[in-house]
Amino acid sequence: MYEQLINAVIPAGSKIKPVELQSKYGCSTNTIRDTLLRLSKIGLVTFQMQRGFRARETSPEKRSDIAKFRVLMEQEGAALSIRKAGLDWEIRLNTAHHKLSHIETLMTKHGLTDEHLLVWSYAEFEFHDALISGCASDILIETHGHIYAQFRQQFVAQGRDFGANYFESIIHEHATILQAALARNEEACKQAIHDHMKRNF
Amino acid sequence: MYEQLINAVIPAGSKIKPVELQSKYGCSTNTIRDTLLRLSKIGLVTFQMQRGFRARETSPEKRSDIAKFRVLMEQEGAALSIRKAGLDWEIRLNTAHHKLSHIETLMTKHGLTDEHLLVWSYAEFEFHDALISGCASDILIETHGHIYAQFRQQFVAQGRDFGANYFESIIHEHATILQAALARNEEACKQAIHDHMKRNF
DNA sequence: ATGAATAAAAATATCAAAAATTTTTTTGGA
DNA sequence: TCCAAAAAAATTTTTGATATTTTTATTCAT
Repeated sequence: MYEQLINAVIPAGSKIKPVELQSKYGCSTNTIRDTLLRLSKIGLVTFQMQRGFRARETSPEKRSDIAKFRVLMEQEGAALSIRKAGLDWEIRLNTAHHKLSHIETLMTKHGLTDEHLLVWSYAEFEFHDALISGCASDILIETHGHIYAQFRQQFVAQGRDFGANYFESIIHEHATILQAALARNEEACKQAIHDHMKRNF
Repeated sequence: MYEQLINAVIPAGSKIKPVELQSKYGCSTNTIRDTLLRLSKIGLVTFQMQRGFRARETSPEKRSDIAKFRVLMEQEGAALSIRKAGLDWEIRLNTAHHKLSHIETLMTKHGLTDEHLLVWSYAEFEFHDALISGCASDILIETHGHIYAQFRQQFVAQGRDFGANYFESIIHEHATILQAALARNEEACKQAIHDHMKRNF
């Protein structure tokens, strides 16, 4: 149920009525409610006492807000990792980047299917997650996870069209972040993170 | 129900079994579950699929983590407010501080009852919330709210004893933050926030 | 004794329906 | 026509029961 709903596409800002989803997912309204409450933790849906759930609204401002907050999280997480983390972190980061890089290369060669996009999305999260994984702050990592999910949500809600050279740029940006991180260059890494996200401001 | 449970004191790290709370609060297990799911959004309880709820653990590391994250949120929020916010913000901040200040003065004169402490806690939140309220980032404000709640939780779980001069220091620190904020001095304000929290690192 | 396999107990998740609340529609008077 | 009160409809919350899963306890062979 959770897995089904977390990938469900629901018009931004619209009301989510458990009764309507009941038939679609073949379960009771209560189970829907339960699941929606859990999704509200991540911030994918909003919840108000006595007046149910809504899909998060989207707007240029919201997207900008989320993007900036992501930068804040990742800059701090990366900086802390660069300062504190050891070899394990480097290995994990490298691995994640390698995986991501591979998928991105595939995507530029072949077309962009929805399935590819989903796989890429996971890989991209793993990379950014790895980047901050050495920060030794559970809360920072958890919060980043939430904001990343919201970012993705806004992203797909926008129905954004990925230009031909979109992934070309992304690939380069990820590489820049990786290099700065492994070089333990805090400022360069922060800058790279900022540049990576600035198109969403 | 929500109001009851959010102020409930539960041993840190211990399992929370809906069946046991049922008799205590006089409602069904499902209502307890529902409420706990909502509390897990704030981060006051943790939830794992198929294995229920737990009160957040406490440890010096956890406390330190939370305190540092709070600093990150408040420094960023205050800095943005100083840069962007207008007169409304100044008024709100001033009002909140006045209120807080009044309560703090009372508390140093008279003893520290539990009731006073609760009132103070609300007022302190309002002040810190006002401080960042001009940042124009809903997510930052929301996240700060969560982390503040967790901070309080760790605080009471610790059963901390407030030394005689504890509030004396706090009063001064709040005043310093207020001054720097109103003077639109970003660096001084960040420093003051750091100093205010550093005893919890 | 040890440890895997099984059985019993406990806890969690789901369900369908009742109760409470909010929202929408209808009605009647200015 | 407009507004407020009342009624109806729809939605959310709670409940008690049932099904599923996890945890604990017991058995049995090594």
